[in-house]
Amino acid sequence: MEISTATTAFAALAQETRLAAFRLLVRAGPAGLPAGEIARALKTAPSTLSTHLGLLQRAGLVSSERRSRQIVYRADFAGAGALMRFLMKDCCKGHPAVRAAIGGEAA
Amino acid sequence: MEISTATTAFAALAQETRLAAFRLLVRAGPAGLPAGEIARALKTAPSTLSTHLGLLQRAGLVSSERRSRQIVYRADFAGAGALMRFLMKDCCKGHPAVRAAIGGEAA
DNA sequence: TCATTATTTCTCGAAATATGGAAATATCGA
DNA sequence: TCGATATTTCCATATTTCGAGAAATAATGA
Repeated sequence: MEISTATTAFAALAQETRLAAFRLLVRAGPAGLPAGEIARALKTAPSTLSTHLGLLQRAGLVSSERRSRQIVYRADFAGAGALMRFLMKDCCKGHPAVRAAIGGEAA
Repeated sequence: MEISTATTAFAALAQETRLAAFRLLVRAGPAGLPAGEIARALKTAPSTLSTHLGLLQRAGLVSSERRSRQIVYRADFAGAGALMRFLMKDCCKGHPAVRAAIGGEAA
């Protein structure tokens, strides 16, 4: 993964509405949610949310599919996983205590 | 974790120099690295890097400790782990394939 | 106390980003 | 084709962030 790809993805998550949208889609699972439902859940203007979802999509964190009049968004779990692995690359070699801290206790 | 705490952390990682610095510290492990060495490795002006390290620290991703004239920075592995768990909270219930995509194969 | 080294804080113009209304586009049912 | 619904694109304004020079702060050794 290129570092610019990663910063783009982190920037996508660095905004409350977008982060909330992504987490909502993570909880929704593979079924996803239509844009309008996300906008209602987050109490955001449709145009604003559309901009945010587009940015998340270009960042490789969500995907979309038209389903009749609605456009259903889904979390891109592979993309999110690749991002986290990039962040922690070469971590913890010979430091089991560090690995424990990452997988760690409290949420 | 508060959502604003998470967006602050993601914003900290959403910039090439800061992301590179954090990843360098991840690779350095618990021993950490002094600010000047990081600046040299990343070919960045000390003042610029200091600003970046301060932001990473306020975001809970690195910690610092003065060691004589130098200030040694370390990755905060617990903080990074908490961030990743927050992002994926309530993910993948009953979807083992999704969990596999996150923990997944290629880096 | 003074000089040196290491790092941080201050500052500000340039560049990037956020927001939401209005208008455009796409889909559907009648 | 027309009207209604769902979403996106366009646009202007307001806000935030970036980078690095200059000055300030901290620690050391003579």
